[in-house]
Amino acid sequence: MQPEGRSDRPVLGAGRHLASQHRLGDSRPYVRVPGGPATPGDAAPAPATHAGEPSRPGMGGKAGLALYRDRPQGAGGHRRRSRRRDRLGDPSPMRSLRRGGWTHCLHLGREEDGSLGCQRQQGGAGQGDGERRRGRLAAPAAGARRAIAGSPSQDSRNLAVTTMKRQKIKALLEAGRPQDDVLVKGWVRTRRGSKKVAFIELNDGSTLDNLQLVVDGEAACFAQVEKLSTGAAMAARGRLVPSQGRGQTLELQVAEVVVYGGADEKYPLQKKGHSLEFLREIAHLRPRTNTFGAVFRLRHALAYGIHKFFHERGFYYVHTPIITTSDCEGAGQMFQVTTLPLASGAPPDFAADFFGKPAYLTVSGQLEGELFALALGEIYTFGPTFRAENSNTPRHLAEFWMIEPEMAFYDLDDNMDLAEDFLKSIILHCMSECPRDLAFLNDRYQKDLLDTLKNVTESRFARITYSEAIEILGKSGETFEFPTHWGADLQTEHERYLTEKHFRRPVIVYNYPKAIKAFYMRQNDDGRTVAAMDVLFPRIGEMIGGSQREERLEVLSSRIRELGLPEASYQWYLDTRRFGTAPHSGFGLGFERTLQFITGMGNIRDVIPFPRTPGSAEF
RNA sequence: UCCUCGGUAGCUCAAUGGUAGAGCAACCGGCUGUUAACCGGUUGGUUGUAGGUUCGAGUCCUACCCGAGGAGCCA
Repeated sequence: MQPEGRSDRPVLGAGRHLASQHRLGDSRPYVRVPGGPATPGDAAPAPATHAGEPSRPGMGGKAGLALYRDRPQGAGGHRRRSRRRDRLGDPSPMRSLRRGGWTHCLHLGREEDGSLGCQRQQGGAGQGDGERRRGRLAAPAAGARRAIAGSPSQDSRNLAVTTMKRQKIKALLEAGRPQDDVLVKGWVRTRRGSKKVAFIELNDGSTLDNLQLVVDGEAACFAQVEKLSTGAAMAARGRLVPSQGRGQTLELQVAEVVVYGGADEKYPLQKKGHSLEFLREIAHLRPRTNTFGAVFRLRHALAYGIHKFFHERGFYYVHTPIITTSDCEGAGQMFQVTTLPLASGAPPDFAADFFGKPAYLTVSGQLEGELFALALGEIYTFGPTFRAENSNTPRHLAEFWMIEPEMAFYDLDDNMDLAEDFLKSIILHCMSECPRDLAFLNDRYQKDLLDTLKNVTESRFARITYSEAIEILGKSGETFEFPTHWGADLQTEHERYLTEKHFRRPVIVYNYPKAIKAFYMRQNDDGRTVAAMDVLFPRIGEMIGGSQREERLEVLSSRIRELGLPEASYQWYLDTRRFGTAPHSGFGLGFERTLQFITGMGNIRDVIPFPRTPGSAEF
């Protein structure tokens, strides 16, 4: 990344993407922000970064004290917090650290040479001899030794390690019983020890917990182990036995070792805490930390729980388009997709563009979802969504994932019932699938996380009309920055008062003024409200927004005209109201925001693998 | 986009306008069924960038870049 290349770029990162593609003669569609044309001068080459050579731009402390107040990371933070806790008489942080075994990183920094990969047999522990044949024990030829580090084929010629079935650490620890001959593969979190014995914490990603490997100083593979450092990938074979030490129930007495790839002193993850801001800069390596391992296992559990919920209720998963030519989605500023040349200076001729008209990345699959709901009955979408808004907050991404169920013959009450069942179900799914990860996040980031999740799943969500909400807020005695009055949208501070102070649980607000809601929402008989509903969560704010849809052709058409929307663009949508229209409802759920709530992570950029935000689309 | 705070060693942070330091990491050595292992030693800096004020700038001023928090937009 060339620093000077960053100075003149457009507000959003799309321009760089464009220009670099252009330079490569790539004719694939690219994306830009309407009204923000990029020029080739905006180009900056993609960072020459890969797993082996992490770039570390812009080093320097980024942490604010506020971060540490809630989520300690980093040695300094731990010390400060510990001191503070000592004053408060709470010694728990250090205890939880030890219990959690939270080795984010850990370093080991040795030059890797041929000897590191030299396959030797251990003779100390005595197990596995019967399986070892003399030929397989032979030392590799000198040439093979030099290439050993990246040469699994070498291993396959010499070790039983690669012929056995590998077992996952999660399965071994959950089984909880000793086994004679076990093969595990993973990454070294930390190594410690002496000349007499070495200990390795091995993590294979299957679970938060590490497996402790024990290598006796007399073992033949001890020399290999001595050179292992944090971050190295390895296989270990041996006997799983009850641990002699405290801190774990089982450990692996290692007989054989294969080192797949070392990690030298440049490996950025150290044996100390790192700030979330720093880890964001090395997003290609952060999944190797406890925190991000937990977050992304939970991300999977949440996605699976969502599919499971809908599948079990007979909903069909519909893949709505990512590229759209309807500029009528109305949910926000869109990224434009085009193959037109950028730097011509002439007004764009969209008739000559790839799709023959302006095209964009979708901001919502709802309208298309409605088409399928009015055919298959109950459907949902689950896919990426793009908003080209210059939002710089811990709750916004330019690329995020959204779930949008749409149901024929559901009224607003049905819709609210489904939303509540849905949220409780997917949270419960995560709690049952990832108890270890949630316990870790609870200890480390948000002490009341598990209580909060439990509270949500066990409480009945409050349901109030918008008018009632305004009344409650007016009587609250609170002084809000934005005074409330009927007709104004609820501000963040209002939502938080309702969920965190007044009700202390999730709140569904429904029947909003029609002026502040979208055109497709069903008008109520009072003439001034629509059948909209928002599910508000403590801390997060709006988790779900939905409505019963306007199914009456005349009402919908006149609303479109009233708002000055391009009626011609909606003909395919209006056809559903012309032919066999039916009452139907749906809602949208931000996947990352849900995950934020479940993990307790304060910043949405830490619950998506590679966050895209204004000015930032690395990796 | 607006407001506020910040950017000093690999990381986390110190440093009245006057010789840039510490802890951790790394490296060398020692010791230990260890577990954020421990003990001793060593190395490590264009103080975000560019200007300016000053005898002298990490510190003061201006612009820009980057990060965080709050707001708006929203999911």
